[in-house]
Amino acid sequence: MIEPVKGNERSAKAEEILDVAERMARIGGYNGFSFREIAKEVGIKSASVHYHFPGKAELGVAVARRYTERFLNGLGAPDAPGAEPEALLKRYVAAYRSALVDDGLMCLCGMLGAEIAYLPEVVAQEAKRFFEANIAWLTAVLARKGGERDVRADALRMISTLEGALILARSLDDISAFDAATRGLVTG
Amino acid sequence: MIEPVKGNERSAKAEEILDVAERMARIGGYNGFSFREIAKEVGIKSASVHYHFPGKAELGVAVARRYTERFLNGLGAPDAPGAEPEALLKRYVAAYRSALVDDGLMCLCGMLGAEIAYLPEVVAQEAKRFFEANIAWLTAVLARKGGERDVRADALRMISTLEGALILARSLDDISAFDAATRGLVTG
DNA sequence: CTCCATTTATCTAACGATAGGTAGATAGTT
DNA sequence: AACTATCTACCTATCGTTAGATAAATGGAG
Repeated sequence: MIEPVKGNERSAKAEEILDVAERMARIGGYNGFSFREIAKEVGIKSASVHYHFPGKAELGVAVARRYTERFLNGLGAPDAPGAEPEALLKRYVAAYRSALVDDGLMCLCGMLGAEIAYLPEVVAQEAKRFFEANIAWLTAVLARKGGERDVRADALRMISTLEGALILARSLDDISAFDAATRGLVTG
Repeated sequence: MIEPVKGNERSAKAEEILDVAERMARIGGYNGFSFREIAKEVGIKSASVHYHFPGKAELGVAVARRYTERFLNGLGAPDAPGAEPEALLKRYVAAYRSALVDDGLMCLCGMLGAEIAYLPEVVAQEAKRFFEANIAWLTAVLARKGGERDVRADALRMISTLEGALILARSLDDISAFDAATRGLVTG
């Protein structure tokens, strides 16, 4: 095979599995994906999915970790010298909007967060880590803006509003509800 | 039997079933409750649950409808003459906080809203109706406050922030995160 | 008031489908 | 020879759902 060797990478098939599992989880939550359905979609048998990810909890953890990593990478460093704090915050809001408009899906960790009390602990921890990383990124950006605001409270409010706006807009089947709910989040 | 005749009421057993189903759904979503688990908890067999609610979708609809009705009743009329708009808004925030602190549970329709694309259509419609009713109530209250604000946008922002704050606080296992995220929602 | 039909609420028992998971065989690659 | 990635074939558990029996309560008719 012509597999370019690159450190501790995952195989192409494993990434495919994560792709499918992520999409299913962002529609139906932790019970919304199954080994059999994933297997059918990637063209292997369910037993072979267990080869790549031994159990459902491990698969859930892998999906959440990759999601968080990708999300943070998309944001960039909160103290990037070239980027204005306000531009970074706008990018943050746009990331959520992209989940809704481009993907047509919930935020994975918003979904997992809703059913947090139902999840295997290792998976719940990953959802928690997503939010903690988001808080850290936002507080770093907000701190650069200065002022005497409570940056942690502002960060929590932003995340809450964005996650809730995804739920609301999808429930109402109205993208403009997301925009209305999040209007003024950055500049206000 | 000494059943007090009272119009189109549900039987005590049916209410018990709804109680259990609601709690389970507020933990694990639509897949978080099953006829067998409900039956076990109320002390009957799963086939008997089907006597009260023919199918899972109908049970889901009944749970959501009762939840919405109870929620709105707890708020009172948005144009109640004795109640100040700001007091009503504070009551609205307190209703969400009570779900978190008193019940230790998600908002049922926030949960269903997250997995809206996964639900039977009749159930999805009930989740949508919950949010529409919330928007109507909030816009009515906000309109009384006057000013030249976009009351619908304000209503959407409030609901989004509250639903998201539930998810966030539960994920972080930190009630104070709810308070921080929702601080200034009313007076701000 | 008694008899009988109906309704109410439950049960047992099963159906087919799907869930997560495992053991062991099989090729192909290294 | 060992490793990688897949397979077949199966396990137990649970899912929503249904058929049909049962017992108790209810409500008119004679």
